[in-house]
Amino acid sequence: MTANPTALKKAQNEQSWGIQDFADLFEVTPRAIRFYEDKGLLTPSRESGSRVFGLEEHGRLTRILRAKRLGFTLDDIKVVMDVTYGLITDRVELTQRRDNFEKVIASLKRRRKDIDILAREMGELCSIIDDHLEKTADDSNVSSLAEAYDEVFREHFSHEMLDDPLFTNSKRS
Amino acid sequence: MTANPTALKKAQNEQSWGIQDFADLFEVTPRAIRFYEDKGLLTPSRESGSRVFGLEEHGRLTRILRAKRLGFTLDDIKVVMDVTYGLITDRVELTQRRDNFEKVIASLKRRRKDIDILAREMGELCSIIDDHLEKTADDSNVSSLAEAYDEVFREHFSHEMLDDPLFTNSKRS
DNA sequence: ACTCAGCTTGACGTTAACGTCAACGTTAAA
DNA sequence: TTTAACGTTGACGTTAACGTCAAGCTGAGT
Repeated sequence: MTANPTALKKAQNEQSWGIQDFADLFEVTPRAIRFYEDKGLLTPSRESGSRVFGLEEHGRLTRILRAKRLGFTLDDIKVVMDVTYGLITDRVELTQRRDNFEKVIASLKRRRKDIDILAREMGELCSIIDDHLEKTADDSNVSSLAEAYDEVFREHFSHEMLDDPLFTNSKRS
Repeated sequence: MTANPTALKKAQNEQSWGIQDFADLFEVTPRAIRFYEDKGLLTPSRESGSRVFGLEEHGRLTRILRAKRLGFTLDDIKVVMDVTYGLITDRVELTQRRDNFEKVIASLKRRRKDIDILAREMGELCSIIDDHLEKTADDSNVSSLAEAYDEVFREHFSHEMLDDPLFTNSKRS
């Protein structure tokens, strides 16, 4: 046996894509992908000039797009990726970023509440619309939509105000 | 009793704010608030030229900012608000928008999964950082961070790939 | 009468995340 | 060899959501 312990699986048989296929895979444009590379978020290998994307880059782009969907900027994402891929060695910097990450995690949990509330509100809105569409199945415009909305959101409103610390601030002249 | 059935509570004693106080209340700038008004998302009353914001506008801005936090554009928000406040009367338009709202609700639920995954990943990242900071409490840089990350994300990776429909698409020449 | 705080309406500047060209190189098939 | 498909690097354009002035009104206090 020729000496080849812990052989790197960097072999040929790993999946890989050209930029167009890779872009199609995630429903983004090649331009966007090049842009992410410029920002240092992707580092595809090259074959005679052309970019070649493998599983590693697939994983990265998956995470990039997930974070983007949640409203993070590419700079935000880079702050995380640089740590993830070991580009940050300074202990102080590392500690600061970890603290930041914990704040992000906290804000993510708040975001979940936002989602719950918005999803519920939009569900109610759909119901109200359905009611309205049913009542006025012919073409008489008897019931004003505004009334129904008003009821629902008034109720809402008091809910929100109760646990809203803002509400003890300032009044007006 | 003077005739006054179902009296409107449009009275004086409702809370109200000037633009600066109102902005402070939500930690945004007066400019942003004027911008939202230009876009038709807020319609404060006026007192000798100056804007006056009441409970109604408070509720609206609450919802505007919540939607913004979730990545919706102001135009997106207006599409919902216009329905909510009865500005859309056309049945066809109304039906289309309701269908759209249901898609939004569905995508909100997908967003929750994004949050769960990202929060978990960032939690793991924090743990890894802590481990690293502990091991190298002096200043010897024995363990490479990259190794630890690699393990965690490789695992991840296979998880994701399993339920990823994308993964049966295209290969490469 | 003057000043000042707080508001108003333009109007132009800025940033992020690409879109959209133009001009050019490379490989494989006809 | 020519063409076609696919890639490359600039470089400039675009949109959303404001920021940042400038110039002017307005009502309360001195």
